[in-house]
Amino acid sequence: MPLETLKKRAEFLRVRGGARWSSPSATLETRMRQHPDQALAVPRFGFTVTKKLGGAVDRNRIRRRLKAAVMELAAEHARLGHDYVLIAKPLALSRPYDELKKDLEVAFHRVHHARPAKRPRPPTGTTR
RNA sequence: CCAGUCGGCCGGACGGCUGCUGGCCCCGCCGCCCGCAAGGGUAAAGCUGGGCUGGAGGAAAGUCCGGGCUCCAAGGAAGCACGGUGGCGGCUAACGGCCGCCGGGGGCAACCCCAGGGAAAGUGCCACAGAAAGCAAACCGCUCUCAGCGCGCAAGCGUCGCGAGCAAGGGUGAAAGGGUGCGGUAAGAGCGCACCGCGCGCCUGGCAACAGGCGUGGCAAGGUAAACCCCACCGGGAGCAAGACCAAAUAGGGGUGGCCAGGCAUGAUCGGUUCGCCGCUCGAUGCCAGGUUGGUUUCCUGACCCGCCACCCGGGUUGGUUGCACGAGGCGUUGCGCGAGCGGCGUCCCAGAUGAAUGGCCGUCGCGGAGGCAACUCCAGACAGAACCCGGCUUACAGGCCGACUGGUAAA
Repeated sequence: MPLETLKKRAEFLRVRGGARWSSPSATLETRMRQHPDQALAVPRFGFTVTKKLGGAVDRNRIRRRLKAAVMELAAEHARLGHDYVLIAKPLALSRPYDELKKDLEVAFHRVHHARPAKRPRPPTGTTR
């Protein structure tokens, strides 16, 4: 199954308001989809690789490595109805692939369990 | 073999597991058609499974020139302004590119470099230094006449001053008004002569830039045009987020019409006719129906605003399709040309994403460096990522390959 990706700036901005956790390779953010009937939708991912990290060649490679790792991990760790955004760090280019995956596994775990402890937020996406 | 010059090329290879994307195809489901049925057919979009095949660069980069293509503007033009180009000839769709040649400069040479039109059209500028930087001028000087003084028997010599002549030497400068030499002179000076340079004229060669020769002038004409400027040639503007099309839903905009006065029957006119009738138009008679919609204004007719309905038009947003992959195309071969290139023939179809695919991980080998006799071990692997396409330029680049030529050295 092809990876569903975020395509609009507004979608990225919305996820920025959710839970986040930083690993050495990248920062992971997540937030539930807005409408209740999307609670069982397949998770979607967005990748942010800023120009600060290098030229087009390096940034392409970083994005592809992160994407490959996510595709391996998504089935087990990503939750339905969630959107995820990965913000790459410089280490994402040079870190051994196994460690990169471990970073993301930890990030998935932390970002799911940190949520209730943070500032109160409605458990499901509501429009209030 | 060493040193060097020029041109061309490559930019790791193979394999395994697992993905993305374009194209083509197959099986099945759903749909539609045929059929009583079994089954068959079809296929726009979609779903599941599968197969085959294509998928980053020499610079994809910088976005500096030139084109194609699209829209806009306009008179298919010309001019002005502005910008660009600048030896000559050629190549090209075009160019500020390329090729050949000319001129100047550099190198022993192969070869390299040049923004290389005009300074007697005009204007400006030429710092500092220097007397003087454009019109010729004279600081130290050089020469001569005369007068004074000193020395000397005298010829004369020295010195100072006035006047006249000169620009060789010194000095300043990036540059001081042709250079070198000889003659000449009081000293000098193109004043004269020779050679070189320069200007002008003619002749010869060349398409031309230009070169060579002859004659002549007698030096008159400094530099700067990446200073203004003059001359010649070129250029309309904006760009694929150009432009074209489709589909939705919501809100809103514009226009037109309506929110009533007519309808039916009989009759007549004209046209058609299958002679049954049908259609058009007209007024007469009869029958049926009716007096409008919120606000403002007005005595009323009416006017204006709003509302509702129908149709049409245009714009915005979102999504999709197209533009968009057959082209000044690649490869091979052949003819012409010194060459850039041009032509013929054969053959191939070769990335098309759009939060943006062309990958991720691993192994083996090869290349380069270091260590080691070796097996081997450890490092390193550049510059850099298509976005409408093409021709160039410029810039970046680890490492490597091929060819031609030059100067040495050695051997034959």
